[in-house]
Amino acid sequence: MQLGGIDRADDRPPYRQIADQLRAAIDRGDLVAGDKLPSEAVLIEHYGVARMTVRQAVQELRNEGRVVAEHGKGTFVRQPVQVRRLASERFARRHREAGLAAFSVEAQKAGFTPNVDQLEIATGPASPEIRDRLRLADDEEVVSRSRRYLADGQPVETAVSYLPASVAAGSRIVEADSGPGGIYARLEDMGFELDHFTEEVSARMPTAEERRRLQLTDGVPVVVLVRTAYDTTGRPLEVCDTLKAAPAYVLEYEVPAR
Amino acid sequence: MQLGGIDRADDRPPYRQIADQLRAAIDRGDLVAGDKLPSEAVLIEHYGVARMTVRQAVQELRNEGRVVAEHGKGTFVRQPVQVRRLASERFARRHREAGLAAFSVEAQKAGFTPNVDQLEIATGPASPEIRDRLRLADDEEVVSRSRRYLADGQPVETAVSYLPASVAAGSRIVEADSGPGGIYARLEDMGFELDHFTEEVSARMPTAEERRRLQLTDGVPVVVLVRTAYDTTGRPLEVCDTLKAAPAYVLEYEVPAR
DNA sequence: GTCACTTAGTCGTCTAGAGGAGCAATGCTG
DNA sequence: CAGCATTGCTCCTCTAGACGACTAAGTGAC
Repeated sequence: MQLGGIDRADDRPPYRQIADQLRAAIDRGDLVAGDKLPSEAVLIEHYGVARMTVRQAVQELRNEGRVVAEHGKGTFVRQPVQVRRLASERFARRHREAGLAAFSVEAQKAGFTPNVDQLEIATGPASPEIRDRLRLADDEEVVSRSRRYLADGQPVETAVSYLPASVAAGSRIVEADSGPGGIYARLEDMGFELDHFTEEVSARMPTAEERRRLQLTDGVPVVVLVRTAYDTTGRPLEVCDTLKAAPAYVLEYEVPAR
Repeated sequence: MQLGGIDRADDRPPYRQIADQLRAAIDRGDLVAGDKLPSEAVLIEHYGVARMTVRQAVQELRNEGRVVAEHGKGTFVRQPVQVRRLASERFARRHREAGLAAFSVEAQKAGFTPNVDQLEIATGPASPEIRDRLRLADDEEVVSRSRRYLADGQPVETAVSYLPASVAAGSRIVEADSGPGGIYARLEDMGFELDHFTEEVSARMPTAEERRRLQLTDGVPVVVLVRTAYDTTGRPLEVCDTLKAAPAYVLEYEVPAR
């Protein structure tokens, strides 16, 4: 495993540099689920810092839920969150009523002044994770489209969508700046037959960057919504990851006929 | 504000005793949102411990999201999470398809062996919070019903329902041990006309007790589902708080007709 | 072979300091 | 009176140790 050193010129404190390097090692795949982190003694030796500094770095990763320490044994990379995936009794399968209303409509209903900013669109090679989720060939590129939703100027949600370049190509999807409803309408206009969606709801601690974008303070988790849209052949057309500030949303629904 | 001391006979380490006392002060209302915690220097003096011990205690509360430290100013009790409540574009309003399927049905579909344990039912005076949510008179009692759901022996969800004693009285609700579907069917049998539900989804860090019941490790948030059932006159008949381990649930739904 | 003991390695908790940086109020200077 | 410097309080970061408790592996006695 590759770990760098402490850069005294860096404005980040040493404990954060160490945490970032360990986190990067996990993200790179140098350390995978179940692997043991270097022990405190090894990290002290490697970085030339005191024990508390190393412990503070590891504590960061523990707070983020990425590693778990076991007394007398070591500190281990945790299984990714998808370990238990269980359909809930209350959300198993449902219809949409009237298509996908835009964020702005719902926000106005709730009495907020809605806004969207930080619209970014990029085309490039897919990360292994996205390639897997979209079932892409190794060399196929993806178009990513990220945006941030605000209510009364306060950021409440960020979302990023990925589409295979072959699906997005030639469309006006890159110009879309209204919620996901816009994308799906355009896909259908282009002849793609949307069949069903899957959504996975979970929660986790945000990264520093995510905390910044949603203007969250420390210690607050985010609700994560992972949506995939499939066509009638079962091919994924789009994946969309949404992060919501902790009080995420309110549902209201009728009692079903018996 | 009342703070005790360190009990060396206590098996909890000092930093945890301090954290518990600070947490209790917040829960009691001795410290409310916006209040400043005693400074590190004051806590060191009061408890007679070293600086790192006090910091470790406060760090616990920060990790739980209960307080926030501001450099140069102090550490402050945070606002409760319900600050922003915003309807989402994707969950605004929906129907149920076929009533409320029991946890066990969905769990079996997902390939798990379901189980329910720790069924507890109690009647007593309502907390101010529950009184407010059920719109009860000051002296009206509530029936609470808590249970824990397991999949393959692993706890995945806890839930606690509250009903006004007048609604629960004389019913067999206290015997109900099958998911909420059972309760709602019984309420309708008794002549109550359910009209609609609201659900609020959020996430937060669990308390130590919640972590124990769901067998979670540190650093993992829980998804919180707060549901209220209303009758046709708009009166709340039941509130139900559900905690789910972080990978909470998976949805699947058809594309709506256009 | 089994059991008990020892030992090395690990993380948990704590002490007693140090200097630094952000913040707010005070008091001084022009 | 306005602006600036000082001061005190706060939390942030780090050092260099200490002892304890837990785990797993090796060792020896029976």
